[in-house]
Amino acid sequence: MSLRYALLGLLADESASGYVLTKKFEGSLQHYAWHAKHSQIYPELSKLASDGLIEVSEEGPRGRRTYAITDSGREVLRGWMFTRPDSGGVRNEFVLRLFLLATLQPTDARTLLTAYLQESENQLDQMAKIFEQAGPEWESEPMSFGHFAAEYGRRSFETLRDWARWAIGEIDRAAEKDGSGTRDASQTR
Amino acid sequence: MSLRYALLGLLADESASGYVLTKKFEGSLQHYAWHAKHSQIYPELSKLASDGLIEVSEEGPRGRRTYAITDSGREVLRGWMFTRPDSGGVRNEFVLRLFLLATLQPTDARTLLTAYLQESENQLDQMAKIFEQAGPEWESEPMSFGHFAAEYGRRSFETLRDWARWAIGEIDRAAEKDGSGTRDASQTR
DNA sequence: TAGCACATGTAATATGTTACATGATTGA
DNA sequence: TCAATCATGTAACATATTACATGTGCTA
Repeated sequence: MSLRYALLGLLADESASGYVLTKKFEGSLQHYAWHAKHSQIYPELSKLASDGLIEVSEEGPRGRRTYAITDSGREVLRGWMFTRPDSGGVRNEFVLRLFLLATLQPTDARTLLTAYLQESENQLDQMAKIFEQAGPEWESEPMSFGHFAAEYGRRSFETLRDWARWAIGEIDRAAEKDGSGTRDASQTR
Repeated sequence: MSLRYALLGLLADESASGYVLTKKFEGSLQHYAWHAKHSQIYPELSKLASDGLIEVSEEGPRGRRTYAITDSGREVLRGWMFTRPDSGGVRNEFVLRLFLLATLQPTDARTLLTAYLQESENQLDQMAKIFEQAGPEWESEPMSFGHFAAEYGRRSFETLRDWARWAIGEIDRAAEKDGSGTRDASQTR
């Protein structure tokens, strides 16, 4: 049911075609929030339109239909935003993997954590570029669409990076204590 | 497809019945990683068993079947852990809502952010209790199952709390600048 | 003019939710 | 003994993925 509100929310920010919305779901920011394929998006747009929450605002070449949110749609979106999110529905494969790290041998866990650390650093570099480009715009319009989300994303990656460093430290600390070959084996990687 | 590995991972930590696994998916830590209902869990356990990745290790009263992971299952789990997670599949309703905050009026956004701030502080209090209870155990066995996950959860809530404070500040800063009634209206809440 | 990106649609399959269904054990 | 919790199963429905399908407009 959230796909409906995800689409409504994106259209509340700016009008777009199904194609453009599909691209947004593939793009970097939407990566952390929601995801859908075009085969799901197009039928849902039809439903939203027949419910009067969005409407075709422009027809372009190649059969392109640009949708805009209606007043009624904006109201429905606002209503949903003020309902209590049911936090019971999280499904995050990456976090699942973090949970399951503890089922691995310490050397294996350390290898993976090192990869995650590297990955989070790469992502932070990427984010830095986004902030550099959008910075001036976000300075003048502080509540613009991407800004809040990007800042949340940046902080989340920092958290992941710091946590990975801490976890690696924990593994090394444990290895030092028991004095087995684990530490040496893991540190040669 | 991840449910399979979620179950395998939980069983790698300790043997459990379908009922116990269902409870784990409803529990606090699993809230942030994965979620499933018993109607999905029982059939998947049957499949895992017929694939030889888990086996019934004990039969108890009321038809209880406790499953244990097999060597083969442990291998499959490890293999999955080392595959690259496809980060394209995130679906997190809460983060979606954070994204869509910017579609609201500043006063509405501020109201919601204040609620999120409160919620994150409550969650951190809860986490503090978990750490208090499990602390001694985690001190002696640093890589135990819940520890890594709990620490990640704690840090994530801190990040949310700090981000919410920052976002509220941004809204207030914008309101001060334009000098309209927005600030007063929002600050009376 | 050929290849690529734009642009949409739908059918078959897989995954996940809600609702219906049944029965056993335990503790008040 | 009765209510709650333990314990599992499955059918109907909703949601999401993969694969198949078709055609347009731009640009090199």
